[in-house]
Order: sequence, then structure tokens, then C-alpha cells
Amino acid sequence: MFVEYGFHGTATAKVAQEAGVANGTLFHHYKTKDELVLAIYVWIKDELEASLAAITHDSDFITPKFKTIFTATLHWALQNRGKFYYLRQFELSPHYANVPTGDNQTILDRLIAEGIRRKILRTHPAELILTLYNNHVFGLYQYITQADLEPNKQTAIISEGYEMIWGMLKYA
Amino acid sequence: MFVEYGFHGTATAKVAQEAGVANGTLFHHYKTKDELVLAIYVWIKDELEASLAAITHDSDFITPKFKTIFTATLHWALQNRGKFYYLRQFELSPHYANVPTGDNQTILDRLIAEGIRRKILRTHPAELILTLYNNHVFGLYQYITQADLEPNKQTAIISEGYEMIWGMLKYA
Amino acid sequence: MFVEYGFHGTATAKVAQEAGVANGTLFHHYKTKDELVLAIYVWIKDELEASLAAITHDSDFITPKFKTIFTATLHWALQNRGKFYYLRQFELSPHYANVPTGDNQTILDRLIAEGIRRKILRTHPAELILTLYNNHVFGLYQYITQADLEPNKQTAIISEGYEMIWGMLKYA
Amino acid sequence: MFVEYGFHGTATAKVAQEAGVANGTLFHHYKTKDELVLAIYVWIKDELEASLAAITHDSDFITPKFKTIFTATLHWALQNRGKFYYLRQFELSPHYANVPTGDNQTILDRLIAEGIRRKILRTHPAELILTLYNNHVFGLYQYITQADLEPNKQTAIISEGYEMIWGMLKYA
DNA sequence: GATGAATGAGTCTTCATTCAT
DNA sequence: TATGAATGAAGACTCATTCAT
Repeated sequence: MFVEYGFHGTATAKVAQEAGVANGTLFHHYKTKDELVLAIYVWIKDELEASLAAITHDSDFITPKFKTIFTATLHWALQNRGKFYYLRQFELSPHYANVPTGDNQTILDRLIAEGIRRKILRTHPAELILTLYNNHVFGLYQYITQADLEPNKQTAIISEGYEMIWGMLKYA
Repeated sequence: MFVEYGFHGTATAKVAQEAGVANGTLFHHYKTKDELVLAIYVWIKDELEASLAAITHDSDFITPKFKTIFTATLHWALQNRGKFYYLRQFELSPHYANVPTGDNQTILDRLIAEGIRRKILRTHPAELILTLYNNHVFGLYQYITQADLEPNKQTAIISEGYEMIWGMLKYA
Repeated sequence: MFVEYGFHGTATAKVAQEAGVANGTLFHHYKTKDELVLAIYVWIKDELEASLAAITHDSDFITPKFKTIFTATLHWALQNRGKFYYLRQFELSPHYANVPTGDNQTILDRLIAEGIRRKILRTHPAELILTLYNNHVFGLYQYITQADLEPNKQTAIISEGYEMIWGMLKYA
Repeated sequence: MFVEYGFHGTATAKVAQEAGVANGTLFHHYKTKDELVLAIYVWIKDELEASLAAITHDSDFITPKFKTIFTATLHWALQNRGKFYYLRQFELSPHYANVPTGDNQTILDRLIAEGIRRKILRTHPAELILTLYNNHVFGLYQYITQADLEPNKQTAIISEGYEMIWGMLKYA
């Protein structure tokens, strides 16, 4: 519902109703609407992270790992459209400021940092690389979603998308 | 205010107050809040378009024109942060569906279409190219904004950003 | 309603309904419930003050003025029971802390201060005299109200109440 | 908590938490919040009564007993401010109507009744004497509390307070 | 055209109370 | 006897919109 109507546009009463619980029950578990919105974010984020963790190993070589993660992220996004969109929506909203700044790094964070250090990726600030990566992934997701492509077309585009970003980010 | 607090988060009463007019006056000029939000979008969009039109000519060669537009867009975005952010915010929101689908093409739309036709840009659907382009621009804007770079650093990053996207989108 | 059900016990919606206006109208005039509660207090307080001002003059002798004010206050209280009770209720509640501390003194404040200075009243701190006075007045009000006396009985009791407090507060 | 935030302003959940028991446990012992509020009142009232009973005897002479009780009540009030304030707060609230009207008389009730009968106190209705007495005591408590006096100053004021009320209530 | 008081549906949140475990 | 999750009615407050002046 948050994806469909936005955070402000979704009433807690409707959420509770949809969840099949009473209004007050929601607030028994989440003290405020903001807390709920944040909890959902963390939950989705962890789910995506877990799904990436399941197919990579710390010992993997960086280059293929990069491809694996990119591809897997997009496939996950397309199979979990609402969830993926939620992440974007949340990160672009003021809610993002509420995320407790633990220093727990993502697989992707670590991969990029290592790629830069070993001169496999361009020697830009990790933050820049990450931002461009995320926007590229989201751009691809947006296109595929809106064009409503068939599955094999989707895979082809993701493949091309990978080539593009790799050409863009790999070390000279 | 819409940028700072979001569309839902900004009350029309506050907008009117900030504008120095009475509550009802707002609704005298814009029948609904949605109409106001849309009008602001169109206004900003036109302003950006005009600023790009002022520095390009139909007769320009495609390759340099592409660079000019990319660079000018980013500089405009950094000098009009609120306005640029408004565009993104609007386009990612349900409000975007309210934009009347005239077939008036942007300079960028036409440039991309022509670039593809003449095999200067990759022969992907124009829609894909455009989406990736927009996300790349926004990614750069996001990074520069958050990193709070000095002006000459900004220019350097924009330049690099251009090289990256050109490498990504140019034909073969 | 505040007197009957208490501040917390009275819903703003009920107040609006009783007033014959819409719910939102209340909040158009008073930003919060607290503000309304305070405004009513100030209004009643001013009304009582005005009614006392109408029957006294700065030039009056202190002793008869004291009697006049005491008696008038009690008669006013009995003719405006809700209003008088409201004052007490408010002053004993946490709301009292919200009263802006202007240094505008009451007729009674000035009278007591002058009475002490001229050694017509006991030379106690004015604050003590005032507190005892107010509690005595309220005690009398409480008794008369609960005993539900006839008008002439009321006057008799007020008269006795005056003798009591005068004996208690007058200078040796 | 009831003193600090008022009856309505204090949530049963908070009371339970503060008491270190679960939410439901409270309602296991007191069927409703009102019942709890009343129980606390009775408990405090009994405590004060017991403390007065401990220092008086039925056989005491009325005049000194009156002084003893007055003085002891005020000292108790100052050492048990929350409890004493609770009594007032309760008695001025609609909760007071819930007190079961047993005819169990207070030491003070009996003392006043006897004082009037024996013409040691003014021959007013006992109810009037009692009300004025209670308000005087509370007035003194209010003043001492707000003025934040040192202990020996407190004792002096209580002494003076006693002289005042005795002068006011004693026969002729 | 401009105003701003009035509206009332809608929002988030609180809270006394219940009840299965 | 103790628990605490669940409840849902109620509360204070917001806000886009209307309309008489």
C-alpha cells in the first residue's frame, strides 16, 4: 500500500485493516507510523541482502562477483517489484534520515571498496561509484517495468545493462 | 516547501502564507492542490528547457550537442537544486500520471531519437537510452549534492560523468 | 462542560457541537485545546475583575473596600457558579503554568499589598494573605453551594464569613 | 503519577510499568481504573487518619486536641506532599462521588461535632466549620509548598496559621 | 479578483479493558 | 495469579476546499 499510495497517502487504519488486525494492534507493535515504515525498509533490505549473500562468497573474484550481484539484484527486483520500489521510495524520502547509522556494510559496499582498492574499478570515491550503480540499476528496472517486456527480453536487457555499467565503472 | 516536506507534507495554507496571499486566493488561481503541483512542474520543466534551448541550435552536430546539454543540465541542476529535485520528485510520484500527454518533444528527446537513427548512439529503444541518461544525471546530482563539493571539483566530476555516460551510450 | 466533566473529560468535538460550529472551526480560532482552556480562564477572570472594578474606586478606604470586594466576589461566585468553579479548577490544574506572567495586578492584589504596607492587614507576606483569602472564599462558596441555602441565608453566611476572615487577617 | 499528570493524564499502562507488573495484572487486582483511584484515596485517607489517631486520645480536652490535630495534619501534609495533594485532587474531582457513604466519622468530624455541642467552637453547622477548616489547611499547605520555606519557618507559619483559624472558629 | 472564516472528513495515536495462555 | 497481545472506540488536530463578503 505504501508503494501504491505513498507513505503519506496510506492511512494506518487501512494498513491494519489489510493486515486483518485492529487499529490499535498496529501501534502495539510499532509505536509510530514512521517506525513501521522504517521496519519494513529494514526487513526488505535484509531480504535482498540475504538473497545476494546466498549466491556469493567472500572468496569470489571481484569481476564475476560484480556481474553476479548486478544480475541477481535486477532479477530479484523484477520478481519483487513492490519491495524493490519500496527501497527506492524510502531512500529518496525524508524517512531515510531515520535509519540508524550502524556501520554495517552491504556486500555491495564491500565489493566496491575492494574493487577500487585493487584497481579493478575506477579510482573514484566509493560513494560516487555506488550512487551511479544504484541509479543505473534503478533506471534499468524502470525501463523494463514500464516497457513490460517478456522474460527473455528482460534477461537480454539486463545483460546489456551489465555491459554498459561495467564499461563505465571498470578501471581504464 | 514541496521539496522540503513533500507534496502531502505541505499544506496549502502554508503555501499561501509563504506566498503572502490569503488561503482562498490560492484556490482562486489553481482549482486544486494537484493543479498547483502540476503547474509548478510544468513551469520548472519549461524553465530548464528554455535554458537548454538558449545554448543549442537545431543545426548543431549531435556529439557536441549531447555534451553541451548534459553539462548544462547538471550545472543548471546545481544552481537550481530545489527546482531540479522537484522534477525528480514529481516524476516518481503518482502526480506524474496527470501530465497531459501532448507529443511535444524535449530537445533531449529529439536529440536522442536522431542520435539513434544516425547510429551515433547505441541502437536501443529511445526510451531506454533516455531512462538511463536521466538516472545517470540524477545520480551525479545526488553525489555532488551530498558530498558538498567545491565548484571546481563539481566541474571536474561533471566532466568525468560525461565521459562515463558517453562511453556507455555511444554507438559501438 | 469543562466544569462538569473536567478538562480531560471534555472532548473538543463535544464543545464544538455544543457551540453549534464544526469541529475544525474550533481549531480555526484556538490552535489547541489548551489555548481554548486558557482563553476561557482569562475571559472569566477579566469578567470578575471588571465586575469588581465597577463597584470600587482607587480612593476608597481600605477597610470598607475589603469588605465590598469580599462580599461582591461571593455574590458573583454564587450567580456565576460555573465560572467561579472554572477559575478554581484551572488554578489548581497544570494549565495554570501556561498563564503568561504579566505583572498586571488584580484589584485584590493591590488592596492586600496596600493593606499590609499601611498596617491595616497583618504583616505577613502578601502571598500568604492572598492564598488564605482565596481558600476562605472558596470554602464559603463550597459550603453554600453544597448546602443549597436560600438567598437570605446565603447573605447571612457571607456576612459571617466576612467577619471571620476579617478577624483573621486584620492587623492585631 | 496521578498527582503529577492528573487522573486522566495517567495511563494505566504506565502505572503498571512503574509498579513493575504487567498490564493485565493491574486489572486483576482492580477491576477498573476508577476502582484503583478510589482505593488509593481510601488508603491515603486511612494512613492520615491512623497517624492522627496515634497522637490523640478520646479523652483529650478539645482545645488542645484541636491544636494537635491541626498541627499534625500540616506536618504530615508537608512530609507526604504527594499524598496530601492526592486527597485534595480527589475530593475536588467527580471521583469523590464514588466514595461509599459509610457513616464512619473521622477524628476531626467527631472533634468538630463535639466542639460545637459544647460551645467551644462557634455554633455553625459542622459542615461549614469543616469546610472552612479544610480550606484553611490547604491554603497553608499551598503557601508553604510554593514559597519553599525552610523547616523552622514552616513550623512558625503553621503556628501562626493555627492562631488564625482558632481565632476564627472558637466560640465567641 | 481577493479574502479568510467555516467546514467535516480524515489522520495518527492513546488507552482502558479483555482474555487466552 | 500473572501475563501481555489484542482490541476498537475515542481523542486532538489537520487540511483541501468552499463561499459569502
